[in-house]
Amino acid sequence: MQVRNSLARKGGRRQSPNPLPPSQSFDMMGAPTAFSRNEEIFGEGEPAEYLYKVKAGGVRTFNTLNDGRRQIGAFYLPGDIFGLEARDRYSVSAEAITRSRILAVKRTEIMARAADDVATVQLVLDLTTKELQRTQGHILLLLKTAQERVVGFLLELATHEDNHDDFELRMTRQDIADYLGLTIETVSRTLTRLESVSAISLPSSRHVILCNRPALERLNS
Amino acid sequence: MQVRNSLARKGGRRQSPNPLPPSQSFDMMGAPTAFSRNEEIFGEGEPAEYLYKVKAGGVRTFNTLNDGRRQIGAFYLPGDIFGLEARDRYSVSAEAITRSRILAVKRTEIMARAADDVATVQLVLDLTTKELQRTQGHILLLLKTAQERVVGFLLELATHEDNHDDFELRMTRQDIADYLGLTIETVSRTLTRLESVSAISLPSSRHVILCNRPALERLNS
DNA sequence: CGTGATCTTGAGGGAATTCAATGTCGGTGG
DNA sequence: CCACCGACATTGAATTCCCTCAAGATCACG
Repeated sequence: MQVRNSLARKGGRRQSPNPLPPSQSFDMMGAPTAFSRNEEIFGEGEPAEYLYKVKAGGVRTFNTLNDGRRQIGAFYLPGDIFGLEARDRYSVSAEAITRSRILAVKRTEIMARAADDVATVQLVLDLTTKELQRTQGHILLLLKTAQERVVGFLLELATHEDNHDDFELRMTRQDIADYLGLTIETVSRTLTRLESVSAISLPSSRHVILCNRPALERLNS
Repeated sequence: MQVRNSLARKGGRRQSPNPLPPSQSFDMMGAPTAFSRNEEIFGEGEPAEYLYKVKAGGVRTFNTLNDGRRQIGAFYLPGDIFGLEARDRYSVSAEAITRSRILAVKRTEIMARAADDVATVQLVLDLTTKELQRTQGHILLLLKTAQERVVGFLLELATHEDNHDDFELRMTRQDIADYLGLTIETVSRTLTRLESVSAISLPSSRHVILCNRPALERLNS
């Protein structure tokens, strides 16, 4: 069990002195907070006080099942927003996967503004809808074979990277395994096999090069 | 391949002569349309013109993977709303699992109203959030063993039934298998095993009685 | 250079699938 | 009425894919 150390407990965000104008993006509110690798941002079951935006680094959200297994629900990379909740408590935990800078916005502020500002609700709705799409895609991923899951994961990652075919994995094999519902051994073996058929190249364990897109697309179900 | 026969093609809903007052529920708009067993309500990729509410019967939404496998995303029972979409096209197909009566509401109407009515956006946001919760639960279900999935499914169904421990399955073994990411054989075997340990009773293949809740809860991970 | 964390590789086992056959049920027409 | 039919469900045997357990290999870091 790791020390719980949420942003709230770290002192939280300063509230803006004046309410912000409607339909403004979250970007300019407050300064990002720094989180170190594996540091907890919030824990499952805690009051959902903030909405977060990744400015740098990366975040994983996950559930811990009662048999100890961990299911990662999503990875959030720079630009992504996380912490959306239906209820007043977080249904997942969130941790930084690398040293990260993360912006927090008080949920009460947003919700208060949403109460009479259509644009704000629309914004939240938009975020929720995107999250829903992501989740549905995740379900489809979990039905496939190990190889298809890994390939699908790599292709999904690639769309978030600047250089679409050559990038560093920000997460461990364990993270990937917990996201895909596999074991680290299976993830490792699958990557090795993908390299052996020249679909990808692994200069180092975290450095992936997709060298044969068509082959990957073909393997992706 | 089955004949495509969406509601739109069946003539669609009459538009209300006057826009409805804000924050009104969807219930009173128009009359429900009847669908027969296995009839398509809309198809993946079609323009998302309507939002639907089940008045009677049941609906499945699903994706067809390119290798022919089918993943059922959700079952909707009376009172449930489906057809929520991020984009302007449906990302899933929907079919009636039994003879059903289904209410349709034009999406453009809702969205137009949402443009300046907070309550309407809030309502859509609420529905989307619920859907997101459901989807997240579905992911957790897919990580478990076959037995845990089946038990989880039964317990989930039970919460939607009037008589919580004695109900008819509205869907086939194939539907259940496609929802749980299993085969029909595994579903069948698992149900048989659950009966053999007296956790459930199966007077007929569609009639389930949960006779030992504590045992089921224990088996549910 | 040593240490721990992470990753890879191998061997064996188990859970779910695949393939195949049989059983059950509801409807339909003789 | 009942025999037949097709759809749906169950059961068994063999196989496959992934997991578990175990041993090394590699890497980062003090």
